[in-house]
Amino acid sequence: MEKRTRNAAATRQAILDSAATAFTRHGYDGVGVREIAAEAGVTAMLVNRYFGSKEGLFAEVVDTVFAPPTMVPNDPGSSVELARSTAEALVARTAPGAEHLDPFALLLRSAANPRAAGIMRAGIERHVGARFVANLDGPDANERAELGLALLAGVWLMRTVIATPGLQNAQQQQLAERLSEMLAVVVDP
Amino acid sequence: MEKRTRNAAATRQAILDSAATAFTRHGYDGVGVREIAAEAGVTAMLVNRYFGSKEGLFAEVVDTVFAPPTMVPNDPGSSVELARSTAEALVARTAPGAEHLDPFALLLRSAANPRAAGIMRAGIERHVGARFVANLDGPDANERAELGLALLAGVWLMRTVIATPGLQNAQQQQLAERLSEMLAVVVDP
DNA sequence: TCGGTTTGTATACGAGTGTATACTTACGGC
DNA sequence: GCCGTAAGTATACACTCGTATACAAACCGA
Repeated sequence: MEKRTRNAAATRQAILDSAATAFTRHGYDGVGVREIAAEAGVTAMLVNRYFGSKEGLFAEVVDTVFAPPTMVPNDPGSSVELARSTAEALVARTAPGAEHLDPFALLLRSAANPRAAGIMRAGIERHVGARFVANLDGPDANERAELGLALLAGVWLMRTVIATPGLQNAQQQQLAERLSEMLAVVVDP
Repeated sequence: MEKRTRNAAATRQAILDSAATAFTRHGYDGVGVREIAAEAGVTAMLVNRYFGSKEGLFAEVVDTVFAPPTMVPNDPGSSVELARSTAEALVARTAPGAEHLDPFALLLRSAANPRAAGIMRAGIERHVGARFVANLDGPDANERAELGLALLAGVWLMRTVIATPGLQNAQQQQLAERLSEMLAVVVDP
């Protein structure tokens, strides 16, 4: 229990950080505001003061989690390279022992709650869709981008949340290779 | 409120049916035992009498939902045909207005709860994995099967739960075609 | 130094959770 | 017809949840 100096901006950020990790790890319904607040070193009611409600806090978390370029490499180069590097990044980040602080985790673990799902749909549309599409040429870029995203989300689900043995024990390099082959179908038209 | 005749087997089944739809629609944490029991026309405590606990009930639901051959066609014929028919079936069943009573729904909407996820992992291993693998030739059948399953699950997530606009508005036939192309990578080695 | 505004806390409320205990009621074999 | 057993209900307990209300204290300009 540090002697917290009064600082609205810092406190707000602390709550936001705590919420991001908590929501990502346990899903929208999996954490309470008391838990989030305690991790930030404050009381539950400050959450409501700064974010209006739990839903308001979640919306802001979605914005911050989906905004950064975590899922799409910054300079993909060729489209084949885009598929390859994306596949490798995903495989590496979903390795058995790794800590998963991903947009995917937030997506999958909060999808059960309809209101949370709605908030996330808006966030995905705003951030990820546009970013991914920007790297694709050819017709139906939007549809193809989301198809690729769907593949990544599904693999994420199987490897980390469900921890299905086949994908869990697969050779990483071989898995990445096959994954990039599948991605190539939509990335390289 | 029908005058329910005393019948243990029928009541048990009614609870199981009610639970299957409820868990599928709202996820493990999204429904209470009172709700499930009411839909079956009984009291919450009968759930515990027949299934021990909410978790026990969920485990049995997982078994019944994942067991039938809903995701893999019965007689796939050639492997190309397997990819094509699987893709078309998924696309059709995830069409915007359709009612989604799928293993995928159960999977995704209950994945947030770690205990529920554990129960489902066991169910998937027992039922789906084996079934899907049986239709695949070549090396790494297990890994490839789960990779295909991951793609299906991801598309399911994007099209139904999140209702992402790109996949929501896509031409069904074109979408199925692209999906089966991606599936072919793992189905046809 | 004073006083108002901002930052934070304490307490409590009402609703909802899973389930344990104790009770009532209907059925089927004698 | 009787009665033990099985089927189902009622009540209550011990939580947890999100949040509204009321209060205390630190900061800062005057």
